[in-house]
Amino acid sequence: MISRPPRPRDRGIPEATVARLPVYLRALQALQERRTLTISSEALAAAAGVNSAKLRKDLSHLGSYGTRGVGYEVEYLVYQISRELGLTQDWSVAIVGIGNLGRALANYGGFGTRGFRIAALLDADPTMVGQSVAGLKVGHIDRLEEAVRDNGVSIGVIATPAGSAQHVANRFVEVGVASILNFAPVVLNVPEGVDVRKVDLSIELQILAFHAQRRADGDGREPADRTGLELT
Amino acid sequence: MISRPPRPRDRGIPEATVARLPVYLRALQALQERRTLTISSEALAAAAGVNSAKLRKDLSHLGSYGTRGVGYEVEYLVYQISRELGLTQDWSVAIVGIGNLGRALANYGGFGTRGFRIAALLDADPTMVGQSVAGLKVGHIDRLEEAVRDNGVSIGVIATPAGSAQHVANRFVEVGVASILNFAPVVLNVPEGVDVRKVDLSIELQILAFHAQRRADGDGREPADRTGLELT
DNA sequence: CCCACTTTGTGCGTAGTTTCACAAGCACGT
DNA sequence: ACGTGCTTGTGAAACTACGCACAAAGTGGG
Repeated sequence: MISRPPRPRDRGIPEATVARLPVYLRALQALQERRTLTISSEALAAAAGVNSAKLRKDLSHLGSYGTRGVGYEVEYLVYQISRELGLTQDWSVAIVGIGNLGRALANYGGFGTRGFRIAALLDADPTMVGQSVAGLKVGHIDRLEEAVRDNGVSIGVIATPAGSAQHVANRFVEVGVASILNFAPVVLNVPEGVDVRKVDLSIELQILAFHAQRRADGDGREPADRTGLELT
Repeated sequence: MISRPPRPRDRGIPEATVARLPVYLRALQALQERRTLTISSEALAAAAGVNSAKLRKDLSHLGSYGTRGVGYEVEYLVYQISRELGLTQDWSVAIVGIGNLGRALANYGGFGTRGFRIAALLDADPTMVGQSVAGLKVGHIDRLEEAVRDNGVSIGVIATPAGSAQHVANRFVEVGVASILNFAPVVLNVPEGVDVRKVDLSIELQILAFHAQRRADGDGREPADRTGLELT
C-alpha cells in the first residue's frame, strides 16, 4: 500500500510554486475544454499571467513532463498537477458560520472543480440550525466533533464572526482537523503541525488603497517621518 | 571588489511589509479598545503572529516611531499605519455581481474598520436590479460608467461568474478605476498601471490539500524540512 | 549623576524567489 | 540521415525576504 516508488518524488516543492499550481491547473482545464492537446510554456504562462521561465521552473519541480520543441500535453499535465495537489483524492470540508459568507461558500459550486466535498454546515444560532442551505441541513456547532468524525472531515472552514473564530479553531484542532481556512478577521493561534490559511477581504482592500494612494501621490517616494499633515 | 554604488534610495516599502501592515493595524486597534497606551514589539508581534524582529523592521520602514526601552505608542502607531495605507482618506467601492458572494461583501460591515465606503452595487440580472441590498439599490451593470463617475469610485470589486469578469474589468479600466479586487476564478488581463488583487477560494483549498496530503504521505510525522541539510 | 535594565533599530548572514540566457532535446522536412 | 527550427529544462545572477544578535537609546532607581 505504502508505495516507496522507485521514483521518489522530490517532496521539496517551493511554497511559491505550490501557490501557483492551482492557477496553472485552472488554465489547463480551460484548454482541455477547448480540446487543446498540447501547449507551450509561453502560451500557458500567458494564460496564467506569469513569466514563462517561472512556469517552466515550477513545472520542473514535478518532473520532466514537457517535450522539447513541442510543449506540454495538456491532459497529462492536468493529471500530474492534480495528483501533486492531492486532488485525486476526496477531501471533506466542514463550514462553520452560515452567515452571508458561509452561505456564499456553501453555494459556491465549483470548489476546485472537484476533489472537495462540503460535508457539514454548522452554526451557533438556533434559528439557523435545521435550515437547509445548498442542499445540506445546518447543524448546531455543539455537534462539531460528531460532524467531523462522521464525515471524515479533514478541512475546516471558519466563516464566523471574529470573536468566535479562535474557539472554533480550537475545536477543529481538538478533533484532528489539521487544515483550516479562516475568513474571520483575526490571527488564529494553533499548535505546530496545523495548517492555517486566511482570506481577508479588508486586508486586500487596504493593500489596494496603499497602491492607489501611491499612484495618486504623483508617483513619489518619500514616506518617512511626516508627523502631521503638511504636504503641498 | 567592484561593488555597485549603494542605492540610498529607500523609495518604497517592501511589498511583503505592505501586506502585513493591515494585520498590525488590526491588532493595534484591538489594543486601543482595551485602552492600552503602549506596546512592545514583542507583544505586538505575538498578537499579529509574526517574529518581533520582522515587525520592528517593518515598522522601521515607516520611520522611527518607537521609544527604546518602552515600546510603541498605540494611538500614534495606528495613525501612522493608517496614513501609510491611505486609510485617512475615503475610498469609494463598487461591487459588481450581487450573487451570494456579492451580497456577503455588501453586508460585511467592518470593511477595513473605516475608510471604505460601498457606493454602488451592480448586477446584470434584471430581476436583481432594483432590489435593496445592505441599504443600497442594485443598479444595472449597463450603468457602471455612470455609477463610477457619480460616486467617485476608485476601487472595483468583481464578484461575478468567471465568464463575465474580464468584461467587467475592461469596463472598470475604461472609466478609470485602477484598483480591482477580483473574486472570480479567472486571471484578469489589464493594462499596465492597473492594480489587480485576487481572492480565490478554491486556490486556497487546493493549497491546503497539498499540505494535508504531504502530512499524510510522510507517515504520522510532520513536514520536518525545517532542518534541511546542514553543512556538508 | 550614574548605573542597571529594557527595548528599539539595524547590520549581516542565510534562505527563498525571480529572471535571464542558453545548451540540450525533439519533430519534421528534405 | 541530417540539418533546421522550436521549446524545454536549468545553471547562474539578481532580487527580495527573514531572523539573529547586538549596539544605541531611552527609563527609572539610588
